[in-house]
Amino acid sequence: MTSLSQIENKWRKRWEEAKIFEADPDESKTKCMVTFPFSYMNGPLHVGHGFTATRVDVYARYKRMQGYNVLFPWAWHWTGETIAGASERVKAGDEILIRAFREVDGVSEEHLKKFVDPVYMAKYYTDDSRESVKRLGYSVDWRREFHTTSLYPTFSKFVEWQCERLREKGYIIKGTYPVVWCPHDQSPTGDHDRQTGEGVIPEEYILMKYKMEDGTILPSGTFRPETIYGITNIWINPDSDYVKAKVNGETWIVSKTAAGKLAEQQKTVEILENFKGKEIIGKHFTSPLSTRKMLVLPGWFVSPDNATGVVYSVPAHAPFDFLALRDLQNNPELLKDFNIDPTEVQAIKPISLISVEGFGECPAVELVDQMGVKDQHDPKAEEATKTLYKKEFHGGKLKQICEKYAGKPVSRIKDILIDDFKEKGIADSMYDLPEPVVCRCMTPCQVKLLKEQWFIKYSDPTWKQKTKETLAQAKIYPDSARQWFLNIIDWLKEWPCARRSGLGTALPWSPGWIVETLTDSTVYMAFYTINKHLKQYKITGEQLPFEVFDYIFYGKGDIQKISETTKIPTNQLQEMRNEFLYWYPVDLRVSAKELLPNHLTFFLFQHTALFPDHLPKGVGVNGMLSVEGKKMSKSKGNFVTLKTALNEFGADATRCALLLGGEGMNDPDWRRETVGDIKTKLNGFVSLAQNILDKANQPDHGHLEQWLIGVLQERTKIVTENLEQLKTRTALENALFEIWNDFRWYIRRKGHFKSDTLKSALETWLKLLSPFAPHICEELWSKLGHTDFVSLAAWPVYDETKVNIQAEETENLTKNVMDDTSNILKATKMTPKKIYYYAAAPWKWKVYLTALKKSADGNIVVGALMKELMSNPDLKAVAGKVAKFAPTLVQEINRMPEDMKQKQLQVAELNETELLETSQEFFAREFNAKVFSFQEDSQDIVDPQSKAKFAKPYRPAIYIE
RNA sequence: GCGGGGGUCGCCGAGCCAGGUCAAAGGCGCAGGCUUCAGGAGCCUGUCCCGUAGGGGUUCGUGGGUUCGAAUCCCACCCCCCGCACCA
Repeated sequence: MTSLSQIENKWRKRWEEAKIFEADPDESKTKCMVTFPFSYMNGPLHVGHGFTATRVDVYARYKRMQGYNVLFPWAWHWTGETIAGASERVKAGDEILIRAFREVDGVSEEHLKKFVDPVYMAKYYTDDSRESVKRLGYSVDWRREFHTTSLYPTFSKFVEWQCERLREKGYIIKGTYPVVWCPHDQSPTGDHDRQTGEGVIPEEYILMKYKMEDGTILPSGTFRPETIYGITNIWINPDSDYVKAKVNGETWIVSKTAAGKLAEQQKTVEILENFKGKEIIGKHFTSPLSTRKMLVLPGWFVSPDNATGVVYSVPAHAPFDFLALRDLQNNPELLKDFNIDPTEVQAIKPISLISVEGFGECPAVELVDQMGVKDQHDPKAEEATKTLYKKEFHGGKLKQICEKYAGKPVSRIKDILIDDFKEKGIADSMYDLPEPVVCRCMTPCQVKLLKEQWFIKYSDPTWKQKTKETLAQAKIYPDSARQWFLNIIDWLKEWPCARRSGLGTALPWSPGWIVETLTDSTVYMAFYTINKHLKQYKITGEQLPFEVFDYIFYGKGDIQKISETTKIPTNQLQEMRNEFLYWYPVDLRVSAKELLPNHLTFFLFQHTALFPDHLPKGVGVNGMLSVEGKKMSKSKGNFVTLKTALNEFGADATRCALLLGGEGMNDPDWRRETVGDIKTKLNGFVSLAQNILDKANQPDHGHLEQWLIGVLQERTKIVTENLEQLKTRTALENALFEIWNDFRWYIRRKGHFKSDTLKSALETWLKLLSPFAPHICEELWSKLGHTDFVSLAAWPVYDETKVNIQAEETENLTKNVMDDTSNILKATKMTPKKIYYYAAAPWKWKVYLTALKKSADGNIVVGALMKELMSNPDLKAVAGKVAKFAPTLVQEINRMPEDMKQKQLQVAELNETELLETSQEFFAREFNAKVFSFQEDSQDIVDPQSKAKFAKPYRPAIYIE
């Protein structure tokens, strides 16, 4: 007996030999290009990759069977710093990492030694993963395979072309950008590289330049620059270290730590003097917007590590400022050390500048009272600050005192105001971290302004708008992800698209920069269309100047000239152009939802910019696969590679288990035990099919055969509709379990396997199941005597004429009668000797159908119904009975769903009597009892307990003894 | 905090948008039975509680509301997952 794994190997080999997944342009067929985002080769593919990729493959196989010319290409991502970093760590002897390679990925010592070379590592995992992809039976055209980075020169050229064209369109710009920076590593510290401070991002403080009498500037950091109109004083922490420094040519006083930060932010900083804060307390200064003299006061709450360590006070609108001021006014002795005249402090009054609904002159004062905040050390002070900030920002309007900004809402005027102030030279800005960040190397991080950084301008409003149009014309599976895309498109800002280190393609115009990983993975699907030729004709990277790509993708340029300069024959150029035009755009791209906010959205943006005539047609998003209920991770020990899964369960079981895990954006879960169960189930399917193959040889075309063929039509419809929506789980559930149940019922009713209708039904079943479990379907298909592949068989088409509602309703009735009978037996705990069934009398059917018809125009009312019934002379003859019977139907029918009514109306009067008679044998077999059936009002009725009168259409009466 | 997706009878999950076919599909697991027995598999029954006649009771994160009627609609709250940027 052949084992499942032998079967899988056999068919994989046959597919490969027959090259059935190699797709070339064919004008007679509609094309369909499906893609899976290439995965990063710093480790083996795992079952999470398998989940998404299997969905792609199922769709590909389904479409192929529908007669589409399907292209499913594959590639590998090597770009970035992670592989290089891992390689470094192997070199450094990182035990944790090495153990993960050894134990989780199953890398042998011999290979592991060579992992000090990042390229070796990438190649190793690529080979390893390719094996898994093939074993899973994915219907990939391998002729188009490649990997990224400069190590694949033709692809590298493509990326250069992509960047160059983006830059021409003005979508790549140079700029400076604040990053969280580790001074030790001399590199940006991303979230995952942090010891503490995850999620912390640099915030921009506006520095308002207040002037002391000697011209020295006190740059005071704030998020609320409009409050400059309400300043009353400045706070300095008397005990902290401050410096006087030349900053960009001006003399500033800032905290000592702030001086260090400013130096990293594109400012020249030269320290002139060190001193404690108390030395400048008591001095006077002026606001650049007025001549009023104000005091520098002691504020112990001021942190020298936050922005400049210089804080200006707006007691009318900032609870902390009000509290600190009140403390000083109430405790004049605090001022003793500073040589300040207490009366001058007493005279300070809050200055109101924002009006906000629900508050009077000084919201901060009122709120502090309302909330009962005691002093500046009260934790409620922080809460009050936040509350007021929100209220004033969203609902506040500037008052008369704010001069030309008066009357404007705070939320709308803020950015304008900042620009104005900066332009006038009275404001500057700096970045700082709202919370401390410490790098993995234990070094505290700070903000650095990176200059000469290259960005993709995803912030561009026109580009955003066009990308939204791209999104609008694309199908999104599930459609609920659409809103998320829209939000991300709005939210996206400039994206740094080049890095200094790692593997990748050099930025063509700026040596020393390498194209970043999320940038070389946005439009590469276009490269699939031509890579077949590049390989076949051994075209090198040198032969691919930008003009070649311009010709292939845009049809631009003179083909003769290009051919001359590149030595690529014109026919080859022409072929590539045709191939691109044939396959593009991408019809479907699927990824897990974690990639939606970056990769998938970039994919839409860049196609919008570079391939506006070939916009993506479909994007699928699915959940994240967890393992045994937890997020998969190497360190948690629940990392399952595809190789492991394949070794244990084989391809078909792995595929089915993954798909049955979930669909939509729900997160499926991989449980070893469940996968095993599914493998068992598939074995069961094979033996059931084998049974049919062995026994189903007699022609038989009765009522039950019509029923089976009919329900298979419905299953076909459901599976097809769901696959169309990429609802792979529901589709598989129907293709496997529901159809199985149909077969079960049929075989049960027949009591044997002999009918050859089973064989033709099995044929349909195999087709519907083959996208999911292609190997076993292929095997059984051949056992049915086919010499072709089920993978290429024509997908079943729903045929309405084969649907037999009469047969369906009959079988439904049979099931109902059975259920009712068992229910009675269960309740009475009796063992039946004789069972009597009584079909409803013809006049009841008339009443029932009349009521049903009437309910088509809305709910029926008893009175109206009766009236109509009595107009029928037949019914009028039994008026008494009708009057009793009809009302019992009203509620039942009113609640019936529309499609059920429709079906029953279509069937009209079901011949229950005949059905019960022909099924007597079946019921007798099922219940192991003698079965009799009668019509309610027949002459020879045997009805010992007078049960017959309870009969209703679709609900025969029952008596059991 | 913001944005997206969720919370259903042991487990996985359908149903919810368009309220009554809903004690709520299907699968798995479990229990009993039948077949078979080389192993596996197949088939049937049961699986919230009660019930000697096809019935009744209590359920769909929590608390309210709308309705003749709510798993489904509205409001509030709680919990889980994903993303929040120089990182693949």
